Amino acid sequence: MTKAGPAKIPAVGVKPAVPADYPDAFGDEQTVKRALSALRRGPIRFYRDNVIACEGDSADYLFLVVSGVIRSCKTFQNGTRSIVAFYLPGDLFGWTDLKHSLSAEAATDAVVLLLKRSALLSIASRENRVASYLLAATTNELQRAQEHALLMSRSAKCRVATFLSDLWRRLGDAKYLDLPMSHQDIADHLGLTIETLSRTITDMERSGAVKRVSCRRLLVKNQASLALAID
Amino acid sequence: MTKAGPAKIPAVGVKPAVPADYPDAFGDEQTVKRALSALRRGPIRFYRDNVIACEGDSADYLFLVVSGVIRSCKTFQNGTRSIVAFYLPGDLFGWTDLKHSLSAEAATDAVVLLLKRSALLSIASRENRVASYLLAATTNELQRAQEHALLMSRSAKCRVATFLSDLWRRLGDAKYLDLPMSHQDIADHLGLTIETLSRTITDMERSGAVKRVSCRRLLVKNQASLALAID
DNA sequence: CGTCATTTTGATAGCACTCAACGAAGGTGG
DNA sequence: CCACCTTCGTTGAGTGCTATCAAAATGACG
Repeated sequence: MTKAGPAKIPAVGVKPAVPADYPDAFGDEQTVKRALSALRRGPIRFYRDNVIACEGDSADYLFLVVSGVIRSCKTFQNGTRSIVAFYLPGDLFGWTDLKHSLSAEAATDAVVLLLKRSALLSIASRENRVASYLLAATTNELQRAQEHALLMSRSAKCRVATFLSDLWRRLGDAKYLDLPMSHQDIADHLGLTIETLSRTITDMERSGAVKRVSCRRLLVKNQASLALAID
Repeated sequence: MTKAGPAKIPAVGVKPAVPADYPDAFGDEQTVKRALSALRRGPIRFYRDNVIACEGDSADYLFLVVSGVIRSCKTFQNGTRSIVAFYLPGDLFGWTDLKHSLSAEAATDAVVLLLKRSALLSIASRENRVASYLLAATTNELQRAQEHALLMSRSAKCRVATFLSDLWRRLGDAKYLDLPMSHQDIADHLGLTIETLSRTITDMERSGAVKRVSCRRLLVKNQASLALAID
């Protein structure tokens, strides 16, 4: 169904999933890298829309995104889908008790490293740095989840502006903001319809905050007016 | 301003903040208890609406709720307030990097134990059980936050039904569901107005799912129809 | 019993959803 | 290379859910 891109596997680069200024995860990240590489499985390539982990699966592995974008989502009985988070290269995710409460799917063609949970926890029990790193990573994701929950009770304009702004930063403040995922995915992440998302972007374009270069590429013309829509 | 209840301090009971079936936090909880009691400060009594920690404060302490209900919230520039979570007795909260990103306030008169973060992490680095417990606690809270984010993109009816159902369970499935916090707090937690909250409960009463015994006390008449509103 | 905070109910408005159609982009096959 | 098709995104018209504004009812407390 989905067409594949070139199938070359990029080198595994472990970007820290926590802010560099975090005190405990700090110091010898090499230790963590070595520990991780001892128990990794993969890298595994997934094509767009492939399911990486299914809601209800036992959570034997954690996932480290190497390239592409992964969405963590849930589909309800009535067919509605919500995307809780997008994970970008360097992000570690899959924290849960026993079973995954959410599905993980490739939002773009992607490469993912699987890390055996039990082995990781076992290493963590011997290596303080690993334990600190894991705690910092979960804390970091907790904070993201809380901020996202906060976002969901705000206006469509604020949600879109915040999302675009965050994504732009996460992608490294490039000249253009290239959206790696579909509008449908973004809408499902923000609890909006694609129509509302599209209209909101149109409004932002009219107000001069951004400009559509193409469908998936935005030019952030005025970061201030983007930020203005936030809060 | 707020009237105080009787000022007796209950005995410190550490109820596990994670499901009992979690494999790693398991085993010797006594170890954790002893470790915690070695670095605790308090218990401290707060009256309703007292601020326990302020957004932006350095996160030197974690908090363990002994009694009462704590709300973790953020107030926006326009005066809107959102409550990310309520913490009940036994809950451990305050996970964040460096600074609190949310305020913690007493939603009712409450007693809280303060645990020095650095000391706790230091103990965790020597005691695997403590480290596992902390990781399990954050993972557990992460899952709650994600579920709450999911909830926020659903209808008012679903949000209220889910909240009442969850709270009922968390409070121990008593005969009556006594709401410990104000409707305003609940509304701010669910991203609704108090009017919509009230109307939604009225609808649920009309459909026979619950009955108002008094303002703050509900009788869950039909758990099935409550659950029906969910999803 | 009066005052104040809180909750409930009513009327109206607005934002986001739904349904529908059009337009753009990319892939496929003739 | 072009016609066709399919998917995705954009725009428009109308509806519905939830917010807002206003006021009455309930309850707590002195």
